[in-house]
Amino acid sequence: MPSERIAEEEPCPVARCVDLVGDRWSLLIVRDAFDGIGRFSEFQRSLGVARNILSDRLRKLVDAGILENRAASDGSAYQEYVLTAKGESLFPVVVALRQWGEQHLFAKGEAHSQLVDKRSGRPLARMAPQARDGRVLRPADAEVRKLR
Amino acid sequence: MPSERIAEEEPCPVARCVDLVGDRWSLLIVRDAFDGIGRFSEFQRSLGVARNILSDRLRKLVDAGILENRAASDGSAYQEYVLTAKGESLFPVVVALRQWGEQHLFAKGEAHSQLVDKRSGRPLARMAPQARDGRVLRPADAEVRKLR
DNA sequence: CAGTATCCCTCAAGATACTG
DNA sequence: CAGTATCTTGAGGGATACTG
Repeated sequence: MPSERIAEEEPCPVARCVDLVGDRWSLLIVRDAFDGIGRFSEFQRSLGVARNILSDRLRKLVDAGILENRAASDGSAYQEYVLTAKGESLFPVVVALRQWGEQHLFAKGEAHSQLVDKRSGRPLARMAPQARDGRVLRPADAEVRKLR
Repeated sequence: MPSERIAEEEPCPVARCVDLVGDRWSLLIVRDAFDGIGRFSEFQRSLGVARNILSDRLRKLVDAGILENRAASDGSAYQEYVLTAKGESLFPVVVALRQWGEQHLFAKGEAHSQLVDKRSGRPLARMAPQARDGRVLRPADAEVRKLR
């Protein structure tokens, strides 16, 4: 009854997401992939996850079209996992999670890494979902009755 | 090895989020709360989750300061769960997940509910995380090396 | 190095009965 | 109605040994 059936029948996009990447590791693998990590052992060392689990998650992420298996960019005869376009479009999700975590899950003054703009060098701490017209989206603005 | 220790020691905001709401139900409960759901049995019917699990998740979300237990707004002598400010600030996360799911987890033409602007009545399908200057944020723009 | 194959175990989740 | 208590199951995850 797990993932596959739910994911196919579930009419709520949020629920499908949770079903797909809502486990302890998948999203952290994606985060690491954004971070430039691509090799099996790099993920393993970074996350401290068991190899069989990592193997399984990587396969599922590849099956889902989020990661892709390519020949390594360095000469190293091995493969590496890179984000597909679909995977890269998870960026807003990771950023949103990250910002919420920064604001609400750390004590005042407690250290966490920074997300900075590559060009300007300025921190991107204030990003927020905005509507196309540039207006910042807040709960009260939306028809939350339709959020599911 | 579980939640509490990890959440306290984990230096990555994303990881702390995953640890806190990265299970099958918590985020869907939050989604339902945005949706106006507040009563125990409403959550239960909406999600189809077992009562003991729902009870546990609601308590954890309250403990985390995401939900709050109030006297019901109708006269009904019972309580209801409402999002705190901290909980409401999860809105961007839910929206980001929702949009990614809409775009990548549904077949062309497959139905899913709409998120519409309450004022204009227009769909808010194009929301995207933007930097403060209004520029839409894309992976290449950010120092992804610092995403973790 | 990059996995696969096994074994094991805990805990999340479900089902059901019960209570104020 | 809004939970709690209890029992059971199975999947998720960890450890370790093995392989091309």
